[in-house]
Amino acid sequence: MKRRSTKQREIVYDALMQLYHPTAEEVYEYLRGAYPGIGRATVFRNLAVLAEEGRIVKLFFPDEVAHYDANIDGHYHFVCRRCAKIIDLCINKRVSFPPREDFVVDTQEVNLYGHCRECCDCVQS
Amino acid sequence: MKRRSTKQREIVYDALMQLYHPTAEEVYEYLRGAYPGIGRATVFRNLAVLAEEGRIVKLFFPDEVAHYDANIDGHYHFVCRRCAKIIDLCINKRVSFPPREDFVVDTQEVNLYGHCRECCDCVQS
DNA sequence: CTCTTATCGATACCAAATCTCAATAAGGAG
DNA sequence: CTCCTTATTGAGATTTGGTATCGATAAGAG
Repeated sequence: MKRRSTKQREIVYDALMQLYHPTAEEVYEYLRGAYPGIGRATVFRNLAVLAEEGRIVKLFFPDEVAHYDANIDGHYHFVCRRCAKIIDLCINKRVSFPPREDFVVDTQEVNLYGHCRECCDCVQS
Repeated sequence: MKRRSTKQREIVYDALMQLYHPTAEEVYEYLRGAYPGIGRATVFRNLAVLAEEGRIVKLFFPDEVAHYDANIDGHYHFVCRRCAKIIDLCINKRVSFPPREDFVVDTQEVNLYGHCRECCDCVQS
């Protein structure tokens, strides 16, 4: 199934560049201002497509809602347990890590994604 | 509000020790076998309580469903994008990291949790 | 034992995300 | 350019993980 380039897809991508770790719902609300005709499903669908293509990143935090990030450079995230604020942590610059000035960390979480042996063997991709 | 020790809470905790990164629903299904009277909400509530108490850990991955882990020692997770399998990565033992024998990693994700400056200032905890 | 109230179980409810489907439009072929 | 295939869209229904409500139950302090 060959992918087509659509106006809606680029609109969604552009919106993501203007917002800071928004949820799909936030992207939808943001876009409804400039493009009242856009559909909810379209926003959700295109965020999924963009993430699949690697143009954006889908993030998961304890608030049970997916967030999206147009910044695909490797970087870490800090999440405040109380106000749910998400802060980017640049790992390229030499900052103290964790940078205790801005927040206090109680837990760290490291997840790796990829393909396990069984799935590598049966799917060549 | 002082917490009470209940049979159901310990049953939920014991179930978690028998299962590998289960979802709340899986814990519920597992327990219904041995305890047909147990309620769905009770399982969800107790998983939340146990996580809040730090006896278990709540995990978030791209499948949009919360998983729970009775292993609270610091360890990382690998998640297969295709079959959604979750594999524990022990960081205490000296394994090659990432251990390419078992899977191929395409993305790493690091999240820190805690309290931001504003929330530290207004809540003393 | 008595009393307070945290917890329980059933069920209603909520919200994020997906699915359905007829209408639209991207983009290759001619 | 026009024609044709079909990926994509938008509206709305549906699914589903999780939470709120509420009367009944039971933990545990006195």
